[in-house]
Amino acid sequence: MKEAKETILRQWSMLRKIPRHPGSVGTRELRDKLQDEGFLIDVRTIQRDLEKLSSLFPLSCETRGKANRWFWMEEATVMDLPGMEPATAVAFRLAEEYLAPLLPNATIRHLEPHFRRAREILKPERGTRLAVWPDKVQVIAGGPALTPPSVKPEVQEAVYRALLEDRQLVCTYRSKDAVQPKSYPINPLGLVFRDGVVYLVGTAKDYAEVRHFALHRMEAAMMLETPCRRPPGFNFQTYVKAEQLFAYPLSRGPIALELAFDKGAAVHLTERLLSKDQRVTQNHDGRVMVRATVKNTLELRWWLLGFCDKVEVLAPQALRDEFSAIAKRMAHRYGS
Amino acid sequence: MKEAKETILRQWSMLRKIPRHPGSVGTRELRDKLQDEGFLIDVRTIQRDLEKLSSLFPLSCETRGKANRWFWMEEATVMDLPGMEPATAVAFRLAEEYLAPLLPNATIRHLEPHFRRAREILKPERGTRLAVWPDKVQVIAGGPALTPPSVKPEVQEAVYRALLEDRQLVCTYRSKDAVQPKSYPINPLGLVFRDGVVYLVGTAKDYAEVRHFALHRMEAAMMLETPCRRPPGFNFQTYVKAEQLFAYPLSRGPIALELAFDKGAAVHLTERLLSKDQRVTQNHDGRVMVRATVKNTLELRWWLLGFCDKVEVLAPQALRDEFSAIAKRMAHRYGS
DNA sequence: CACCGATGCGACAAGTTCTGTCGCACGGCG
DNA sequence: CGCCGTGCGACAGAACTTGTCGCATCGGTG
Repeated sequence: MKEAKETILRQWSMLRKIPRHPGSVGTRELRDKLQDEGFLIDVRTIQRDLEKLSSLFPLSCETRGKANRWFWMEEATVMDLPGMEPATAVAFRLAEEYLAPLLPNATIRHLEPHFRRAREILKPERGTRLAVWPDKVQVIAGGPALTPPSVKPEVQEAVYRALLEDRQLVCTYRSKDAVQPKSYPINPLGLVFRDGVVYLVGTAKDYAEVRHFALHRMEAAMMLETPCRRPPGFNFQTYVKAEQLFAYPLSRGPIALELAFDKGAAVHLTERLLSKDQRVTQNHDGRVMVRATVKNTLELRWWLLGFCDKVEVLAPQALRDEFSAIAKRMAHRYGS
Repeated sequence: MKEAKETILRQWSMLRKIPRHPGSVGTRELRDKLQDEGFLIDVRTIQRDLEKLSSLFPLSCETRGKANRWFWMEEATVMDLPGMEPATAVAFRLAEEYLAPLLPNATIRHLEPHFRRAREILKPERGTRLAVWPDKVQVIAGGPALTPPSVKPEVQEAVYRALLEDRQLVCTYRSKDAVQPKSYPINPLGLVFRDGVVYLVGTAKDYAEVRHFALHRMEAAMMLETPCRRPPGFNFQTYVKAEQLFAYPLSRGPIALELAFDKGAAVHLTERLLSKDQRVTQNHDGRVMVRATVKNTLELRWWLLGFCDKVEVLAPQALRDEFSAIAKRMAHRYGS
């Protein structure tokens, strides 16, 4: 026997090395992994440990041929240490509500065990007289109520793996115009998340051209053994920054914004700052003047447009001209 | 000895009962808690367990007078079971990036240990040749780049606790107009999260009037022993739905939306559906017609306004009139 | 079809660990 | 000062752990 109290630590390590259901692990495999961590232990002991632990934890095994393969049951909630505190559980519930429209289902699915745990904690039956969550907390999400397109879990899994392990990927892709989906190998270079949509950035077959593949348009995907080939000199970060499609920022430097809000419309700004140097003053005509230095982005325009006629852009002149033009075109469109 | 293999389970339970640093727990306390779960165990054993476990886990104790008080070190990362898989770690990283502008710092703080764990998993040094996260994945958040106002962690903590335990709260509040903050008791009735701002809904002192207190305007907050008194017949859920300030939905039923997008502007819609029954057709004038049944919300208006002159609302007539009026007013504002 | 290697598992015995119990040492409090 | 609550060292018997064997199965291979 090497050391005292090895046991618990080893069992702990073992538990962490067992994957959740779709995956699984064999006993020898486990022994090797444990050996890497310095636990010199007999296979027999591992068998015994597994058997014992499976009566305490939601572990299960499946006999493939002769060998036993162990895994966590798929629906096992996360067991975390230190135990989740109510405040953390509340944070998780909030995260769940906020993220639902922002992340694809297949990604959310991975967080699900944590969300489940949070819900358990917030259940009122749990001794502590914690109130029922929805009776006390409400989320009013700001984003539009669009639902993100659904991505097949297997597809996302394959894409993630290929990307992280730097391998090629065979993919059945239904492109926007084509009715019939086509299969071909892709060299995955990076992932872009925008709103609820996920794009795989990569090159198809042997082409040098970098393309975007929306994950929800992939009917199937499978990682290959062949390593990913990347165009010489390609850098994902600079690519994303440079690429038109994803580039929202419109000019490099910040702009000195000057706005006049109708009374009442500017309440938001006293809650959420537009920038750190934001200054708010009352105008003589009753309107609220706001000055702030902000980034010149498309998002800024969307945000301003959301106030429609309740805000007037005073400066910079270029932005004012933009809005003036927009207003003219809109009026023309609906006019007479 | 009651049963075999009790030990690990008991130690596991014990670990979960120990709070993270600001909190702490004593040995007798632990014994009582464990007794509630059916572990009839001597205090001495608990002392021994703690000592042993503290050499394996980031546990620590602090001697207050004579008694030892145990806790998890504040910076301890979450240890979860089953161990976090790379795909889950990616999901957490995404969650982190998306939530930063949506949740107040004090709430995010509670998720931090999980985020930290995810970052650890995605570090490249971990044997597996997982690529460095930022080299492979980019998030382009859709929301505006406003930063949520910062909330003091102690304040949020106190508010959460008071709310969940149904107690009163003493609060030093700096109201919008007043320069000097004032202290008074509040009966907490519920929390509302909207964009990055958190509001406590409640009544002040003995008043019956229900008010909203923004958490970032609270300089201090402390839970009281006195139970929360709620206005007779008050129901948080119906209150939030009814209340003007928070009520975004504008009419009960859904509306049959009909839009004409300029060519190119409707690309989004082929990615993200507006509704399940959405139908997209090509018009003879080159524009893209979209028909969908959607909820009649303010958000819908914001979203449509974001397209400014690139979309025309055709139906329902009421909405078209709204937009027509908005366009006219905007043009007038910037006109001449 | 037989043989080989890999795997699982029951049994065993020696060695470790666990646990209730005592007794002693402190520190605070009345 | 004495009492109480707490921590902790020591002890012994019971319970548990673990390496080792040996046997039974299963799959694949020649």
